[in-house]
Amino acid sequence: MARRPESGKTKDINKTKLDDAARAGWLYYVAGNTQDEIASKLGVSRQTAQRLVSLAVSEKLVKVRLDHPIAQCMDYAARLQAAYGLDEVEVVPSDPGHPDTTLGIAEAVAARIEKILSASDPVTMGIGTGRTLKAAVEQLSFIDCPHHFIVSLAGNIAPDGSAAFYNVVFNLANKVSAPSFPMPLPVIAASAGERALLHEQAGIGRTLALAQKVQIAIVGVGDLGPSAPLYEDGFVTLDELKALQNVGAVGEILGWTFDAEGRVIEGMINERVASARLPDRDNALVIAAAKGGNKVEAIRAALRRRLVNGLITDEDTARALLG
Amino acid sequence: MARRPESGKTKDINKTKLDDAARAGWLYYVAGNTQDEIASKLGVSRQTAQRLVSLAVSEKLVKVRLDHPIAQCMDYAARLQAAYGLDEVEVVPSDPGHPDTTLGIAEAVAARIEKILSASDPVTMGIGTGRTLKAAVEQLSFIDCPHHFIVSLAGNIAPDGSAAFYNVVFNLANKVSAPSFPMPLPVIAASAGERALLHEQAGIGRTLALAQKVQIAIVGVGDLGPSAPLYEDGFVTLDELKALQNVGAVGEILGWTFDAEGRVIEGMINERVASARLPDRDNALVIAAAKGGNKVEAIRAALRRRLVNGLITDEDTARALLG
DNA sequence: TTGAATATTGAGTAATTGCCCACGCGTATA
DNA sequence: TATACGCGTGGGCAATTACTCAATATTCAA
Repeated sequence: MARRPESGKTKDINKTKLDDAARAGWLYYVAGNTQDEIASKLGVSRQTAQRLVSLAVSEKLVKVRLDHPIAQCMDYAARLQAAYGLDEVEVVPSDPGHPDTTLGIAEAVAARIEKILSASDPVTMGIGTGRTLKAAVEQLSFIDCPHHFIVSLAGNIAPDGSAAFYNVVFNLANKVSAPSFPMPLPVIAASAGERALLHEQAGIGRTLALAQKVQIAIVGVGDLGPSAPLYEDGFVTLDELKALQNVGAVGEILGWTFDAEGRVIEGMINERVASARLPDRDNALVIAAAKGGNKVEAIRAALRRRLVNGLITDEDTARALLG
Repeated sequence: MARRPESGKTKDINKTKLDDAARAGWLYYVAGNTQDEIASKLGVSRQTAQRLVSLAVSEKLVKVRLDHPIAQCMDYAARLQAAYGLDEVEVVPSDPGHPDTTLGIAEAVAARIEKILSASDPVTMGIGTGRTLKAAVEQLSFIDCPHHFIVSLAGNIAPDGSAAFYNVVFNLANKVSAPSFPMPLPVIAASAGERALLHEQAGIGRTLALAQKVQIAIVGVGDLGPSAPLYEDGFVTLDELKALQNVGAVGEILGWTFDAEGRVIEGMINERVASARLPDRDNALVIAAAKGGNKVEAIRAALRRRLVNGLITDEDTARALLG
């Protein structure tokens, strides 16, 4: 059986090259050299130096963080926290017109995760799936924290049987040396019966049990509009999506769909959602990470009913949630 | 009443400005906008946008991190360079638990030598002896550079009369087609008188004279602990080693022993060391190549007194030198 | 209110960077 | 062995960014 060739790039970047890239990136961003200076220090041409710097960026070796309380963001955060009785809110700046749906959120989530994992006392951290969290994990730096536990709260098998593209826990485990518990399940099982069967598996049971003990969880929020992630990724059919919309579902967290009041939809695909239940918000901090106009309704619903008690979003979304 | 002339500038940066700077910095570094785009988004001129970004940097609102082992090395290198006023420092990654005492260093030294020899202007390069340099030369590729001169700074005859195992210049000459000047002497002569006699030989005199003119030298550093290379290789007896230890000698370069302050020991075996003197650090670059816990004290001593003005070492050793 | 000192701004310009393209070296293939 | 292919490289140029300078705005004290 032929392995599918690595998506897209054929170039195998060997270690030496990445080393040089890191070196160039350091000289450029940390030491403030010009690319000409880097070139002479590394003994390469300026163009090559430029490529190395660029490689360091594209390989995500350089991480830029900006920790400054921007008054506007702080204001939104405080008002959101008050309005919805949240335990924790972070609002990052918006870049009007930028197409990236995770820009800023991913960095903030990464910083939050690093903060969680830097605790000296053991923590059990739950994590969902989705584009936002995947992007966040890419921003993470390597952390050694074997005393923590990381548990996936949602299945991560795509409908075609492959590990889903958004297998966040797997990517996380590559960055963080902590015991991690993936959930090798589809997000939505074929039937309620199949879900029961799957959940009885030994490995899954352990993960699910651990999922109920998480102290901090970070989850994405999916909308149920025409380009709902559940639909786009093939977890539900178009008919199922329309049916959900018809009963008033506006969003989902970990696959659990809910209406505009944040009430979890009875029956329908929720009978087949294989994910763990949302951790208890009285004992755990459940942070939703999401932004974007199409998600506003879903986020608002989740906040209203306190499906989550923490939020990381951007200015535009914050404004919409408050308006 | 004159206002105290603020050293630099009297910048009174109010909060709004820092906010804008943070926002500009965010849009620039995180969102990847150009300064033109930032200008239009923030409603200011391009120059102002540039100033805001620059302010965000100078106020350290943006924090750049590099996630790569190399980054740590670069950091150590910069700190060592500052701490000891060195002209050149390279720190290579450590491989914890690896027994090889030259791993990484040898490769780095080889690369440095190749860089020296790739210069188009003629260079006189000095070289010491020892395991580290021997391993480095083994890493060298063949180079044709007849316009350079290579001169041995230390004797390379073993106590038993054979060419010492670490006859670096000999091995170097096999790789590099440049005029080379070995020093067919023991590292330590039998007596001060014998040293004088040996140094009067025509061939030796020429090599010694050339040794004083080297522009770049690479030397090893030996410790004087129980397994001091000078003792293990039979250049000094156990009694002589103990005597050296008793007067506080902690290391040696080219056979010249020195104490923890880097002061060259008076008398004792230094009266019989047949090596060239260390090149003048005001006019030449003298790079020490060494790593390992047992050498830390020796290296630190050499750096303190500026016996060398360049260093190639590894992370662990760098950390120890800084700690 | 005025004047002086200081800060801020925009224009112009130099420096730096990003990117495209053609070349050359090495490797795989017929 | 000859040929094609791919990858990396450096040249050149356009875009972007950094800096200098003079003009303008602002602040503070008399």
